[in-house]
Amino acid sequence: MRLTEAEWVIMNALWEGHPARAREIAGRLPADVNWAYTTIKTLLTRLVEKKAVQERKEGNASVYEPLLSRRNAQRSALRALAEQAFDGAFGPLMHFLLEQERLTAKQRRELIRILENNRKAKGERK
Amino acid sequence: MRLTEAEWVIMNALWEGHPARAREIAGRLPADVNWAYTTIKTLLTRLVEKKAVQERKEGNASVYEPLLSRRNAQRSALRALAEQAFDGAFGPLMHFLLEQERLTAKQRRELIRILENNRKAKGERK
DNA sequence: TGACTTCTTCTACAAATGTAGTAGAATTGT
DNA sequence: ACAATTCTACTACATTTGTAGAAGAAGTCA
Repeated sequence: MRLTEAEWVIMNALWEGHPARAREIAGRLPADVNWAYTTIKTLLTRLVEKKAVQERKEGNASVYEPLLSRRNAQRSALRALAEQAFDGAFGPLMHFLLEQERLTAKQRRELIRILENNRKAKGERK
Repeated sequence: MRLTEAEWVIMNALWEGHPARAREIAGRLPADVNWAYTTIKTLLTRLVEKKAVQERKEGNASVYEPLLSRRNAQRSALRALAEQAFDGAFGPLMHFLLEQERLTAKQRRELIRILENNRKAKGERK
């Protein structure tokens, strides 16, 4: 599932809490996003069309619920990026991230911990 | 610098070897990309307009050279993704990657090594 | 029950993107 | 020198994306 930039903004707000109606979503958008209410509605309609969101009527108004989970959206986005910019593999992507990005000592320890756990989970011995 | 999907395809081919002329780039595109020669030219022109590529004349023909490095393009793409899908931080992104993606033991060791080095580079003591 | 307020559904429209065709200039092979 | 090939510069056009306005249906409050 492929989301556009504007759609990500809406989805992020929706994932924050749902079901939610357009008005609530509007209230959760980042401060620098000043969209007309109808813009939000348009985006929601498009998301419903592409089955990323489910719409349900409650009286006259619509209530929205994500069908696409954040994790899945993130996964797709990462796959697409790896595909397009890192020879289709996650290895180089992670490699790049770990080398390039400045991490705090704490973050680094945390990542190492994850890697170690990950290793144990796979039943690999020390 | 923001590249579109089609532009990434062109840039990937250009980064592979340059300077290069349109015809060479055409020859390096992934097998599943069957663009008309003029499509490639159009894309190259757009890339020149947005200063991601430099064009130089050699006789009648054009020779292209990247102005935007692959690393920088990758970095921008990752930043944009982190921004849009991971609360603007790399931490969660890496976390997600490390947790989600299946790595081979070798890859894991390699990543741990990078993390450790990284730590040393920062002059952090054990 | 009328005046607001709030929603919904449609329609609109410019800019960005993907993808190419045309026509004419330059190069090349014979 | 001419035909065939190859390039370039323009133009074109359908889709997708970002962003919203208009008009009418519903709900709400005095």
